[in-house]
Amino acid sequence: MAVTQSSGSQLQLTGCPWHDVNEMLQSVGLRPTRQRMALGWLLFGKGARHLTAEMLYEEASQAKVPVSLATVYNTLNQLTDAGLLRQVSVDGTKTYFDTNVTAHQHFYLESNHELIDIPDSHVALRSIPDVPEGYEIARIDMVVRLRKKV
Amino acid sequence: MAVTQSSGSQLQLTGCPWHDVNEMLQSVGLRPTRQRMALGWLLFGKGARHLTAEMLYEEASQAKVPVSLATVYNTLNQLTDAGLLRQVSVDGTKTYFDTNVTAHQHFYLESNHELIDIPDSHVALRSIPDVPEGYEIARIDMVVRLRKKV
DNA sequence: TTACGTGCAAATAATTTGCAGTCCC
DNA sequence: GGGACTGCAAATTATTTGCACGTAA
Repeated sequence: MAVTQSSGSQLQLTGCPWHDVNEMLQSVGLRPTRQRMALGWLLFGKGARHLTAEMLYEEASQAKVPVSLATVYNTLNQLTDAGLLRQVSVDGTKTYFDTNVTAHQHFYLESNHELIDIPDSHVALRSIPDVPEGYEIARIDMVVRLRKKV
Repeated sequence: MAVTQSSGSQLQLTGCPWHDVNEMLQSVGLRPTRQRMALGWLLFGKGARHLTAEMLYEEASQAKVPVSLATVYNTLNQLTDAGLLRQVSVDGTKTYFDTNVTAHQHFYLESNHELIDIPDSHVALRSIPDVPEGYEIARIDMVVRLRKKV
């Protein structure tokens, strides 16, 4: 839903993961519960990431964080609604969540189902398409599908 | 899978729907059964279309064509594998099938979940992104998400 | 005839939801 | 203390599959 820039990304980050995630949650009106803190840590603690709910659940389990898959889904959706995450759908089945909410596009490696950010400058359009009467562009999603060269 | 141009689109079309669909099926090695003929007719009989399995099933039912939803799915997948259809995933849930298999991009009307072709020429990229070593571009999927202007 | 196709119902897969118990403010 | 949050299991939704029967070549 949220297309505007995340308010979360306008917070000052201190570099302290605990503090940052706490702020981030507060800023969008979510209580900093144990599982949300842990998930936030995993999500935002190490740079831009592309994760499915299943992957994050897996990570949390390995990190000994007690959290249910349902809560992972709920949390990801809440963060997405709050504009802290962006959903990327690439092949109909799995839904990826991207911690980078700024305008950017993706490579998709068909061989191993991996998403990679495309360096920014490279993907400007030559011309803006004519938008039908009464509509405006909410967002442009572009996925460059890559396959292994033979 | 199939990224190359459909062999089906290289057939000479006679304008006779029955003949054309028949040819199309034969050309990819599918038996022209009653339900495949009917579905092909619905799909290709009236220009470029964007349909979900459910929508096509609905149309078939209304056209009094006896066909099961499973067969609709199977047929759509077979035609996609054969390169006669292209899959477009736009919001993670529903999968659309596009009868236009040439390179082109889409508008997506968020308000009513409708897909529309973007007129060709408008969406060239200013520069090709640097593709990672060992990979090549299989396809570029672009969806321009539109919302109603306020 | 015989392999391919079809319908149905059951199986999956991904995700959401209802509800009783738990935790933050 | 009370509403927000969590976990679990059951419910949904979209799609696939197994298998007995039907049909095109």
